[in-house]
Amino acid sequence: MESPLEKARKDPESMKARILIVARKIFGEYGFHGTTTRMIAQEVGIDISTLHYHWGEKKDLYEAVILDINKDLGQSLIDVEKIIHGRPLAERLAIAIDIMTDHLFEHPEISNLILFRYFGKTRHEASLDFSVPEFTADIARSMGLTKDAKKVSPRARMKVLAVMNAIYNFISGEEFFRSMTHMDRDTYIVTVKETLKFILIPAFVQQEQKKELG
Amino acid sequence: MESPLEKARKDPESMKARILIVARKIFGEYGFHGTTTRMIAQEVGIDISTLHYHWGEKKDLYEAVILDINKDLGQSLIDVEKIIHGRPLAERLAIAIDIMTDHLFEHPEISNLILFRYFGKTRHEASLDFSVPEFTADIARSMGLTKDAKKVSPRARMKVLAVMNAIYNFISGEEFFRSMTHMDRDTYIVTVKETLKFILIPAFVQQEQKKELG
DNA sequence: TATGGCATCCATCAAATGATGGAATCATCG
DNA sequence: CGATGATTCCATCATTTGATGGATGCCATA
Repeated sequence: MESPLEKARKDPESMKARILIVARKIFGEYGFHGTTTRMIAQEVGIDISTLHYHWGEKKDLYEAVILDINKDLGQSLIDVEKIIHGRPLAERLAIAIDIMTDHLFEHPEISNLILFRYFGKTRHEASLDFSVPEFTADIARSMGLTKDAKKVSPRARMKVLAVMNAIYNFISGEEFFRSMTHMDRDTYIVTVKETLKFILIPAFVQQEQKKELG
Repeated sequence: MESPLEKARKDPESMKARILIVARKIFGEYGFHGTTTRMIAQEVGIDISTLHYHWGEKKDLYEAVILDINKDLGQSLIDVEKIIHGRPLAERLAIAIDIMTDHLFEHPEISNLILFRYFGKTRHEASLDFSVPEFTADIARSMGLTKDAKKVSPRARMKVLAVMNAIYNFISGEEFFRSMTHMDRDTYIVTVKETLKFILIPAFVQQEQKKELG
């Protein structure tokens, strides 16, 4: 059984997929209410009726976008996990930050849409939802913050959230922060990675050292 | 010369001030495009024409809100600075986190609107703007990240941004993160402070130790 | 009490926006 | 080719939304 979303992802040339890709971008920039179906249609180069023909209501398209980036994000985390597996903590963190940062800088809509979901309300009830809970649990396990992968403590989850959010912020805030610090794009990316490592690594390394000693 | 905003802040009972206060809240929840003037008017209990009478266009009201929270935030930072002045770094950070977190939990619109500004575009050009640059410079100085208050390095600014953002995220993401971790409000607030200190303090303390040794 | 200005509301408008019906077009396959 | 179904566009609707004009009410002061 193949969902319409999966179908769209298979053939990125199909109209349905093209609309989805553009919708990700525009929804990511302007949020749900800030985006109009006409904006998306125009960017794709089609009529709005074609858009509705393929995706139904605006809300349905939005939900599809959320599912899509969810899948992207989940896959990225799996990829990262494979690479960092078995290495020492500080190294794991550094590599994870590098890879995730690069990936998100290439697809800033992911980060934008996640933040929009966290912080902003939509006028209609958000028919869930994000797989964030599972993701945080997986990451917590990967970071050695929990013994039992099924029972991740709230504290461990919060630490993971702090890490993920720190990354999202620098991606989504690029325009604002860059103009503030007068950096070109490449310098900004380098500095983001550096700053993230500076902030994030010591806390967890220190925690692990304490555990080993005590 | 008194600006209309200052006038409104002086008498919080005035209609103009009441509208501003509600506008802060609603814009903070739904963002610019997600908010309608009718939503604000209804919450105040007045007609939309009254709202337009006092504040003009929707965009003007929004700008007033931005200026207002900017002032709030600036004042909070000044208050914090007074209290933490002269103490050792780890303590300064811990106290600043406690105070700012408490303050923002009481006024989550501040945090929400700042994040909206960072991440979301509005369909019209944003006629600046936030005093973030000055704030970050002040904080950088307060944290001992720079010698010359006038020339704050991009790296120092980025570190400050990471700190501020970490706080904002947990405030604005409360609903999402709490439901994820199944915490009641008080537990959440306590855990936020704990997590923030866990993440943020070691990096800066370690940096300072290195400076002293080297 | 009369007057003038300020504040509020009601009615209404124009534009933007989500959405749809139906005609036109295109592709596939017998 | 011709029929069938899928796709796309044009014209149009109904609703929402930002905004305003003008009537009404309120209040201080002469």
